[in-house]
Amino acid sequence: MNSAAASAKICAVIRAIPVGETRSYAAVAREAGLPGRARLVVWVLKSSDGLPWHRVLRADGKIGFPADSEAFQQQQARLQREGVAIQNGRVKPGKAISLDAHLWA
DNA sequence: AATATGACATGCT
DNA sequence: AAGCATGCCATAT
Repeated sequence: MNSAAASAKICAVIRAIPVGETRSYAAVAREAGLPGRARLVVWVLKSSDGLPWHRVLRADGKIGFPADSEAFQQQQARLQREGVAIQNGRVKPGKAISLDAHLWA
């Protein structure tokens, strides 16, 4: 799988994340059919724009940016605005990546 | 071509 | 729970 197609897939998956939901980088990669390419997801988020990048968090529910970063606060604000409860830079435990958990249940 | 870097993940200590 | 080590993949130097 070349990176171009992978990027397109990942892009699509990210765009498909419903409002109020969050996904881990690995979950996105997996949904795109690219298991283990979490870092590629990161690359896509950085390079491509117009995506709901704020809905993508780390596997532990924490935001990927440093806590003092502006992007961090942006993301946090956006998520809260969309109905996602963030505490201390991370979504509430057990609610993180909800759809993913539901998917594997 | 080789090494370093990054919005990561997982396992072990 | 927190930190360290290893695996991963694409880019930049």
